Amino acid sequence: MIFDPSIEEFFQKLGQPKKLKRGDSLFSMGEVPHYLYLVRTGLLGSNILAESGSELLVRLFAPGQLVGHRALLVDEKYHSNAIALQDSLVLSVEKELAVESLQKNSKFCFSVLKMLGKELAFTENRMMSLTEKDVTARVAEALIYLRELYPDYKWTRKEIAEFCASTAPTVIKVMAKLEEEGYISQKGREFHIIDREGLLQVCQCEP
Amino acid sequence: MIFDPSIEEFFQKLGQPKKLKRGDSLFSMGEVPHYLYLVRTGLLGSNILAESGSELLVRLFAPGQLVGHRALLVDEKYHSNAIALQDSLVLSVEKELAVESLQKNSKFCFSVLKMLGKELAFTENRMMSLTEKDVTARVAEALIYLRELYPDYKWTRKEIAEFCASTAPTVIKVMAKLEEEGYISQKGREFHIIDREGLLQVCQCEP
DNA sequence: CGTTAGTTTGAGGCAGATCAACTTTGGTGG
DNA sequence: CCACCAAAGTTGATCTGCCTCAAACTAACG
Repeated sequence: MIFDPSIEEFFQKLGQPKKLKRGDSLFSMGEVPHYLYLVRTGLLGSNILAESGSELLVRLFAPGQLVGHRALLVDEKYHSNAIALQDSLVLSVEKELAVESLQKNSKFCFSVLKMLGKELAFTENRMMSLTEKDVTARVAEALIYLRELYPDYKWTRKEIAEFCASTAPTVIKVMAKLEEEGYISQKGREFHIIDREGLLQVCQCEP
Repeated sequence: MIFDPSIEEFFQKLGQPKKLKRGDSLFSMGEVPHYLYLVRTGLLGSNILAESGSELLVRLFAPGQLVGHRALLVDEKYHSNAIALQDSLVLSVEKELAVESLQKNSKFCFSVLKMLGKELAFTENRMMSLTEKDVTARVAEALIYLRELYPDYKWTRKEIAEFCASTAPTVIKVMAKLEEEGYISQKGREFHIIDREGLLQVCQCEP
């Protein structure tokens, strides 16, 4: 993820540090937003749970990423939960201060705008993948993305499943197939990407 | 859709009008963005086509909405097509001028930021719906949204299907069921929503 | 080592896609 | 105004990818 100097500077100056332990919640669905956050270290994830009970890992936040900006801008309650997947450090700035700064400081505002643009592009692409591609392609895509987003994190099959809108058993079966075909290797709960190029082919939905 | 005075003013002052006939393309996948657009009248849609051949109606643009801002901000090529679903009028501003204005005019920038935030929220909700809900719920949701977005437009079953990531035959079957249950009425190619409340219930994925 | 959380496997079922044939609609030109 | 035709809608039969469920296994951690 690309760090934006102007956003970093803003939080450096005005942000209050907040430590989160793995599993801690930053905010929950339905709450009213009071802060804008920036991830410093660690990893957060935002998920929505459907009426059916199944969860979807909507977005992941690595260091350098803003959290809570959408709800803050739209002036609505949070529609997803944000939890720490790892021990993390975030900086927080009060909503009023953040909004005020965005309105006054056009350089800062433009930086946030660009970041939001990237997220929208990413989300639209994901929507496309999730709706049009088969599980194999979705899992392959997820493996590459998740591995590269956070190389050291031990992704569980369930998390991978929630990210690609599938289920743990299915992810396991697909990963077994991908291993057999030489794209990845698995030892214990870890997995490694052996043939990134090949996997990318798989993402394009082979016949 | 909410019109933002500051965005309207900007395009009022600097925008070049451009007329589109139904079916005309505003831009296509892979092209380099040169303009920022604002829809004045009519209706545009952006779609992505998968390798499999199936299309997804990613987003719809009614009057007051910006088009092309994402690709412009992210500085990438378009990843979707934008076509006029109806005869439309859009205002265009050159990319450089738009970017410059965003960087200088923080009020304008903040307006665009808010609009982008809304779109991101909308897209995330849609991603959720498309991946977690069954066809019936998705069609019900699509009917409400599409009807309210543009009450006079004669949506085809195929367009509805592309919007809710399904197929025409399935949409037809679901609509027949919804009619039978008294939620909607159909005469010829038109449909009307009779029981909006009931339909909303259906969206929440009844058992 | 015991306990819990995560993983693996196989059997079975079903929602919804696909396909193809048929009908209706509505716009167009003779 | 009617006949025509392309585009859109409709229907039923069939098929399949993936989910579901449940049971057994394995890793990791105190």
